[in-house]
Amino acid sequence: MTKPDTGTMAKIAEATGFSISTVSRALNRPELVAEKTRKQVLKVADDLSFHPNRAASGLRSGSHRCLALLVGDISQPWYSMITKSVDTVCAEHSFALQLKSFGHDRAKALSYLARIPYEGVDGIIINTGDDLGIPEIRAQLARIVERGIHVVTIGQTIPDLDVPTILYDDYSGAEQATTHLAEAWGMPLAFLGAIRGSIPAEDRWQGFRSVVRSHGQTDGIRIVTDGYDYKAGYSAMAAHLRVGPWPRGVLASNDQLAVGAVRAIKDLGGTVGTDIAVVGFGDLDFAPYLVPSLSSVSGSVQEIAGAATNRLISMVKGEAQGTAIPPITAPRKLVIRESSQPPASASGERHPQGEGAYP
Amino acid sequence: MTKPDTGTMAKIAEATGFSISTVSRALNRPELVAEKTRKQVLKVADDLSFHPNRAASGLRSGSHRCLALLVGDISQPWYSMITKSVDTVCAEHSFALQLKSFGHDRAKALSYLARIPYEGVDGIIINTGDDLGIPEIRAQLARIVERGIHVVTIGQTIPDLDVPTILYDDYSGAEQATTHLAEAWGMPLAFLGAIRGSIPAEDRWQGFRSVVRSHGQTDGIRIVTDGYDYKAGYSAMAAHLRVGPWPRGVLASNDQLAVGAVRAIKDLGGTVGTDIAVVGFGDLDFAPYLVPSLSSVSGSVQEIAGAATNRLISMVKGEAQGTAIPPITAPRKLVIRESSQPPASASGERHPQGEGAYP
DNA sequence: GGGCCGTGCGCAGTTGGATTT
DNA sequence: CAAATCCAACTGCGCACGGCC
Repeated sequence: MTKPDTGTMAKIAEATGFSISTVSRALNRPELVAEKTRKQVLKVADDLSFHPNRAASGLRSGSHRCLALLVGDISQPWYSMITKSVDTVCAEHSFALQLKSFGHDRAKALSYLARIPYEGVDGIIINTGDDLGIPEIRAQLARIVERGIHVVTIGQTIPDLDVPTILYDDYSGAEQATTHLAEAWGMPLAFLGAIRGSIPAEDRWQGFRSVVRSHGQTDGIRIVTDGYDYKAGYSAMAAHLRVGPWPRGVLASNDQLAVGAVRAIKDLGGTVGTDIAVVGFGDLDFAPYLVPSLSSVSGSVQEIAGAATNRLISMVKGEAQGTAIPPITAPRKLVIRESSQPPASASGERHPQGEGAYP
Repeated sequence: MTKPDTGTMAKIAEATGFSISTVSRALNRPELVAEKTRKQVLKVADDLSFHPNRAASGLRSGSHRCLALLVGDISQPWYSMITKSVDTVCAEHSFALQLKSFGHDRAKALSYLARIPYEGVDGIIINTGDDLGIPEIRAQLARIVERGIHVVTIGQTIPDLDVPTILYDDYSGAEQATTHLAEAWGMPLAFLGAIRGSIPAEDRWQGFRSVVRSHGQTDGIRIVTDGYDYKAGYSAMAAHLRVGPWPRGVLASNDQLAVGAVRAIKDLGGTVGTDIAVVGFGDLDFAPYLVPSLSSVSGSVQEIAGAATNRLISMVKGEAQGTAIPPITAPRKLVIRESSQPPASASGERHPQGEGAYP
């Protein structure tokens, strides 16, 4: 119950003696109002610490100055970093931000999407590894776009739906990491990632595989995890090490999996950075501080979150259309740290300390 | 621009032949409408996949079924976990959630709070370590409460403002951890935490100090960090180790600081778990998987986030008042892992593996 | 007769009281 | 009279129109 006298335009009108509509114009379209009245209105508005009621103004104008962000799981570091950047840009443009985290649960995602048209939201940013191409999701998204709500995706395009997208060049990132592992550590190499269904993980796998193939092996080992977190990395890696051939190096499709893998290797008698290498993806804040510090494929979160948010806001404001925009692709760059430091015997043309080491 | 024909009540009215108000009542207050008409309305509503427009319904009724969550920094694991739980509970009650992350920037927090009354939000959950007791914040909060917007805080009470609060028993948690360190590792002990201004950190420091004092030392070492992240923990710990006396054990006021400290100790020639112990606070997901696995003071995030959110929602619905409620306090429990495993020489009554170890 | 301002309606619902059966 | 329904006012704001000097 947002109770009383919330400093409305009516109050300003009463206080100044002007009509409500004049107050409205003074605030929104200053050029239509006499300089003098405008100043007067602005002063009273300030005294009453007036801000327009979003619900009311949105009802009439259609724009609520509010975006929604749909993420796979806000508790995962990657999504929380994206969220921070999105929130920052929103605040700069005085847009509010609604958060919807669906915990990689398709039903929950669908339920969120179904409600979007009635939530008073001008646009939505979608960021998840889960496949958005399945028919139910596509249908909901189409409905949303049709209702005039703008959509931007981060990390994957949506087939048959013309929506701006910001991508990482994960294929190249995986290539860099795999080349590094192949040259410094040799074969065989393993890829640790979630089951099919994660789009970026699939790109990373493809990049990994292409390099492994070019080094003679057919495919490389694919270790399938049941999820994206530390535990999943630990379990899958440990299970593999108990029965399968030990790889010389492991490329994990995110840093949490990498951390779990490092621990599993240690528990089963291996030493990461000495007899086996591990490289993660994402280069989370903790990577330089782990023991051993974690090599990882980095990429600017701010860059892609900022690009997505700015794009969406300009679409909402009508400054840009969403039609036929080629996806923006942000670069990935390998950061080598202790967990994959080339062993003394191998090629030694690299600096011993990769950039991004602790200060 | 939420464009066209968004399945409105008017459409349902037209389709069924009833008036708009009857449709409204059929949806919101079924007991006032004939069973038959209700079913008819519900059916058409379903066919049109109707959901009420939040902005419009909130305008008149005052309740927008939307909460706001204000957190210190969404990119920190603790806050992102809280956010996930809050989001989950909101979804269960079909409340929307607005996120405001102020990056521990007081000005940004104030700006967010100033806008709250106009954002179409029924209530707000505040969770931050930053001090909410300063006059500017208090004034804004008072204004918010006065406007009929409900407030719940997590982690600290607000002086002179009667607002429900959910707390952790951090004092006890720090006592448990410090007792463990004192008994198994001996003196001196150090506390690693941010400068004064963080309320929970202050509680933890007090709990730490009381135990250290009871063990004869005056106060224990306080190592002050410049922030809450890995880097801050690393820098402060390294700086201290270079000049100060080496403690036998370190209690960090969160897990990120602990991770940074562990790395700093290693870089300066120490071995955590052998000649120095480290205990963190929060028991983040990664704690069992680190090398060494990290001892930490745990606490259920779901419990406190759920309690806060449910409480706020019941207040919004008018089912509960916010007056004179004693703070709910959730327990803290120490989980001992490798980073503070008692050295072989010391007391050996504990199981070698603390609970919460990897599976 | 062109800046400046007020009137009235609409947005999509909610709600109290009047009206019907 | 009670149950079921409808009318009209109302929420805060934006915009098209028209009136006034």
